[in-house]
Amino acid sequence: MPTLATSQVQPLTPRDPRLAPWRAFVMAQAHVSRRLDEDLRAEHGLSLQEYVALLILVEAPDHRLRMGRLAELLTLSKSGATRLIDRLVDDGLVGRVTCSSDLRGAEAALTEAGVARLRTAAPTHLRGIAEYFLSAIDAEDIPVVERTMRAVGDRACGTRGRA
Amino acid sequence: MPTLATSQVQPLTPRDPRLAPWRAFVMAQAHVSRRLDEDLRAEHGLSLQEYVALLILVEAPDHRLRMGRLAELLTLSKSGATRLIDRLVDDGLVGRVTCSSDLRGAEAALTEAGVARLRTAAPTHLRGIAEYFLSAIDAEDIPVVERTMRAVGDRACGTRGRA
DNA sequence: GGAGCGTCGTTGACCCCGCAACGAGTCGGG
DNA sequence: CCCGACTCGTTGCGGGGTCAACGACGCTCC
Repeated sequence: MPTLATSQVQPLTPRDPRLAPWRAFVMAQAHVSRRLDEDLRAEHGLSLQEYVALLILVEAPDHRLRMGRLAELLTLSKSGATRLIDRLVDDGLVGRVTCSSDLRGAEAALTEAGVARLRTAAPTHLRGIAEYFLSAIDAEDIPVVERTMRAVGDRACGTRGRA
Repeated sequence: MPTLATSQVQPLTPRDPRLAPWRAFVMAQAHVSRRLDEDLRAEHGLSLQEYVALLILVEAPDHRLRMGRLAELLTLSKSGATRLIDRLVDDGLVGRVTCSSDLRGAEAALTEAGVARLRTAAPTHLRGIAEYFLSAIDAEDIPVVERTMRAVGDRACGTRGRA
C-alpha cells in the first residue's frame, strides 16, 4: 500500500461527487444525535452529554475516573468536563473524590442514584440507537460502517498537530 | 418486507457488540468536525457553521434563501439561524433582504465579499474532508458509506414526531 | 372587509462550552 | 532542601445555541 503523505485521493473541488458521502455523513450525525438528545431529555431529564458521562463512569473501574481522562473520553475541554460534572453533582448522580495518588487531582465517582438513573435511562438510549441508526443499515453493511468509522475516527484523532 | 413498527433489529442491551459501529460513528464525527472547525478558524476566521451557511447560500438560486429554509438546512433553530446571519451581516458577508412575495419574510443574500470569502476558505474545508474523512476510507467502501449514511439521515429525519 | 388563526423572523432569558488565567500540587536538579 | 517548570482542575469571560413570547404579516371565512 502507498504511504502517500496524507490524503492524495485527489485535490477535490467544490461540486465534486465525492462530497456526497461526506454530506450524508454530516446529516446523519446531526439528525440522529438530535433525536437521541430529545428523547433522553423528554423521558429522563438528561442531556445526551450527561447520559454519556454517566455511561463512561459506569464502565470505569470502581465507577470513578479522573477529570482529565473523562474530558478526553467526552471529547470535551477540561472546563467543559468540570461544569458537566458540577451539574451531575448538583443532581446527586455523581460525587467528587480527591485522588489518593495525586492530591491535586479530582475524580468523579458515580453514586447509587447515578447508577439507578443510568439504568432507567439506558432503554431509551438503546432504543434510539436501534431505531435511528442500526435499523437503517443493512446487516451486511454494518461491518463496513464499523471499520470505516473507526478508521475515520483514528485518522482525525491520531494525526494530532504535525502533518 | 416486514413493516415491523420501527426498529426490531432486536431489543439491544448494554454491552451489545452491535454498539461498536455506533460508537465508532460518534467518535468519527466528533473528531472530524472539530478538526474542520479548528482549521477554518485558524486559517480564515470562520466557524464551521458560518462556512456551511455561506456554502448553502452560494448553492441557492440568486445566492439567497429564506431564513426558515436556511435554519432547516443548517439543522438549527430559527433563532439560531437569526443570530448566525446577524454575525455574517456584521462581517459584511451577507445582507438581509425583505422577501418580495411575503412581507413578513426575510431573506439572507450573499454579498460579493461573502462569495469571495467562501472561495478563499473552500480549499481549507475541502482539504480537511479529503484528509480526515475520505482518505481514511477504502475507495470500494465509499459507496456503502454514502448509502448507509443517507439511509440513517433519512430515517432519523423522516420519522418526525409520530411513531 | 374585518376577525381570528397560523406562520415568519426577531428578541430576552438562560444554558452549555471553550479559552486564558489562576492556585494548588508534583517532580527533578542544584 | 528548595526552586523552578510542569500538570491538574477550577473559574471569569465571552461566544454560540435553544426555548418561549412577541409583533408583524398572510389567509380564510363569515
